[in-house]
This record gives sequence, C-alpha cells and structure tokens, in this order.
Amino acid sequence: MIACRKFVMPRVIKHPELRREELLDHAQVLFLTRGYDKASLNDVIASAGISKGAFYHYFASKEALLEALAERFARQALAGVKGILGDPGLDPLARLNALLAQSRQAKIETAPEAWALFETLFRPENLVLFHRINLAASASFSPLLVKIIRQGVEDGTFRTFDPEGVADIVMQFGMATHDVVAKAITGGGDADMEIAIEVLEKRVRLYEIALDRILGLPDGSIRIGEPGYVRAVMTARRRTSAGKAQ
Amino acid sequence: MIACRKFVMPRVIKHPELRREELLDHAQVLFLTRGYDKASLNDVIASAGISKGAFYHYFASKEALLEALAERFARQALAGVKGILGDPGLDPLARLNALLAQSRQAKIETAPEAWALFETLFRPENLVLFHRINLAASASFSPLLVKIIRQGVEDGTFRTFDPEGVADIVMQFGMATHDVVAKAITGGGDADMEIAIEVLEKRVRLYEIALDRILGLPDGSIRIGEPGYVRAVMTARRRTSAGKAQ
DNA sequence: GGTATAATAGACTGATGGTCTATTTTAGCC
DNA sequence: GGCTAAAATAGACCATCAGTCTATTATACC
Repeated sequence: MIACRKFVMPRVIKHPELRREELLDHAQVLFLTRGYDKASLNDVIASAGISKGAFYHYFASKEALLEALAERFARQALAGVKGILGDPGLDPLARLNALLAQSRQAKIETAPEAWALFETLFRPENLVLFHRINLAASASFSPLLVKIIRQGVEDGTFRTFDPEGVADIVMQFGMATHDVVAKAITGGGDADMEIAIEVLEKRVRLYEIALDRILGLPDGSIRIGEPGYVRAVMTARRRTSAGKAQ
Repeated sequence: MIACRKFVMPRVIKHPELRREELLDHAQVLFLTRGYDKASLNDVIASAGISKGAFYHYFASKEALLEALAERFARQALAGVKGILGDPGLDPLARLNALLAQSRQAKIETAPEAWALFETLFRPENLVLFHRINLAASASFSPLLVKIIRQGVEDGTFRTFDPEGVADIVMQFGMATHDVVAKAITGGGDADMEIAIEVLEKRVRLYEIALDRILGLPDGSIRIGEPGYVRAVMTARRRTSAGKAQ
C-alpha cells in the first residue's frame, strides 16, 4: 500500500483551457437552442464528439458547465465596456450615457450574432441559464455603474441619496428592455412587430425620463437610444433570424 | 368492434377539484421546501398517499402541476386586492397607494405564513416555480395597475405618456423589493440583517420617490411602506422562521 | 524505454418522469 | 339489487438522464 516512490515525478502542464472553451461552444449552441433542461449531456458530448469520461475530466457536472458558460457570457459582456470607465475625458453623465449606449445600441448593431444568442436567453426554456448569466453579469456590471453614479453625485451632476439603488434600477430597466425586444422579435407577424416597435420606443423614452428624474437631471439628459433605433435593431434582427431553420 | 350500444349512458359528474386542491397542497410544500427540480413526482404522490395512476388522472404532467400551482398562487394574491379597484370612494392616488400597501405591508403583516411561502420563492432552487407564478400574477395584476394609472392620467392626478410602462415599473419595483427582503431574511446573521434593513429601507424610499417623479407627483405622494415597517416585517419573519427545522 | 499522470472511452447505475394495462369504485338506470 | 359504463386507482414497466467506475491509450519527462 505504502509505495515508496522513487520520486521521478514528471509534472505535466497542458492546456485544458482550449478543450474547455470548445466544449463551452457546443454547450452554448445546444443550451440556447433547446434550453438547459432539454439539452442532455449526451447531446453535448455527441455534438463535441467526445466521450463521457472526457467530459467529466473537464467539468465536474452539467451544472458546472452551465456555470462556466454563464461566467464566459458575463466576461464577454463586460469586456466591451471596461474602457468607458477608464476614459478620463468623460464627465459622469457622458460616461453613464456611453455605458448605456455601449451595452445596447453599439453592441446590438455591431454584433447581431452576439445579440441573436443573447435574445434567446429570454425564452422561457432558458430561464435557468439566463438567471446564472444575469447573476454573473450584474455582479461585475453593477459595481461599474455604482462607481459612475457615485462620481456624479460627488461632483454634483447627479442628485440621489442611494447610488446603489439607482444602479439597480438601471439594471432593471436594461433587463426589461431586452425582455420586451426579445418577446417582440420572437413573437408574431410583421403587424405585431410594428406595434411592438411603437411600444418599445415609448418604453425606452419612459426609462430615459425616469432615470433623468430619479437622478435629478433635466429631462432628456439620459440617452438609452436614439429615436428610431429600436426599429433599426428589430428589422436587422428579423433579417438575421429569418435565414435560420428550426 | 362496432358494439351497437343500447344507449343507457350514465353521465357522472364528480368533484375532482377537491382532489386537485389537495394535491396542490402537497406539491406546494414539497416544491417550496426542496424546489421544483429536486422534489420528484414520487415524493409528491407519496406525500399525498396516492398512486401514480391517480396522479396522472388529475394532472397531465409534473409541468401541469406546476402550472396549476402557479395559477392558484396568482389567484390568491389577486383576491385580496380586487376590492380596492371597486371602491368608488378612493381617488387614483389613494387607490394606487392602497394597492401598494395591500400587496405588501398588509399582506405581509397579517399573514406571515403566506409570506413565508412567498419568500421561499426567491430561493434559487425555486426559480422555475417563481417565474411561473410571476407570469400568472402579472398577467392579472398589471391590468389593474394600468386601469388605476389611466384613471389618474385622465383626471389629471398623474402625468405620464405611458401608463403601461409605468405599471411595468411598479411591478419591477415590487419584485425587486421582495427579492431584497427575501435575500436579507434567508441571508446571514443578525448583524447582516441590520445592514440589510437599512439598505432596504433606503431602497423603498428610492422607489417611492422614483414613482412620484415618474408620475409627476410631489415627492412623498406614493407610499410603499411606512418608515420602520421593513424592520417590523423582517423581525417578525425572523421569529417565524426561527421555529422551523430543516 | 520506463513511469506516472493526463486524457479518453464506454459499460453501468440509480433515479426520474411518464406510459400502459389491469383492477376497483362509483353512479345512474331498469 | 343487478347491469353497465365510466371514473378512479394501482403499480409494473419503460426510456432517458446525470453521474460513476473501470479499463485503456496518449503524453511528457527521465
């Protein structure tokens, strides 16, 4: 039992990250198309072309796979936004607007593929996955928002007694917007979409004014998106998703 | 094959509702304590003391059981609130405040048992259940809110261009409040709770002022809860949940 | 080439949601 | 009370799932 090893000890450090990333790619597609519950582990490993033993070498469980996927989503979402905080040439309001613009308009318009994935997160079958990503994302996103709002409060741009609370509201509005957009896109026909666009455009205006007033700013200070951008986003998305089969 | 029946045809109408309700009771306890996923169908039928055949006579699937439970929750939540809309002696602001008070303070303080159940909905394992209930609840709750806000807009009490949007925001705030309360209660020790109470009290004030401003009301018009009520609720809940084993 | 470990394969397991067939209970009708 | 058809119930059975276990191959270092 007590094998007195001769201490030859080769230490091997490989690159399991690559395999993990590859697995996450396959899992992402399957989880988002079928939902976390409906996509079985066998589906994932079949898609990746590996055995069960290999999978469990890289991930402790299906749950761990989900967690890793959520973390990767959050990391990617955060990456495009980090620079704004570091930019010293922006005042707090511009910074907040830049953050909002970046996290919606820019991202949506420049990367419809990424948005296509994000949008499926709002489908009911992806509830679990969405929740995980949401947790991971707001854990890293909220502090950025709080920091910006705090700066604004300190230099007098914003007026509020609860920066964390306002940050939370901003996150809530952001999620609600995504939700409405996703519902509209996945929803009914073109006539429905016209109505949805109108509703959403109005909603975005409401959120803007609400944030203005909550932060003690004059109406029209906060810009979540230009007028007409909802239509642009949604027609663009419609075009993209039209080419896909189920 | 073609049995030419003599058309004796007895028609039997029983009361399957009772059995269904009973099953929902057992499912409610199990789903809320263990979570929807972790509570197996066998657990449910064992708890109810019936066979699988009997269960599938009343419900098409485990999913259908969840749906029915969510509907019942929503129905119960709505029941206590219906009267407010019918009360002709209230102006829109009082009506909105009454609705907010009813759906929080009153409900919480008068029925800690009900709230204890509700609170567990926010635990991560109950995500699916919560989402269903939330859907069912807002489907019936939102129209009430919209109606009240519309009345207020018509008679000039409220000023907004998007009553549906404001109703959505009210729902969002309500959910966020529940969420924070639940996290604080299920969270750490008494010291943490003191901090949580402070945060939440501040958050409630923020939501109140936010709604005031969104609706064009003077600050202090909307009352979600009296100052100090958060502490009362949370200490009351702590006492209740302290007596329970896991 | 020897060796310890990383990596992989895939049969196997226990539990789960759901199905199926068989049996008992219920309720109207003569 | 007997006849009948449906309602209600029981529980064996099934396919599928996440996860385990043992066996085998590949790799990197000596």
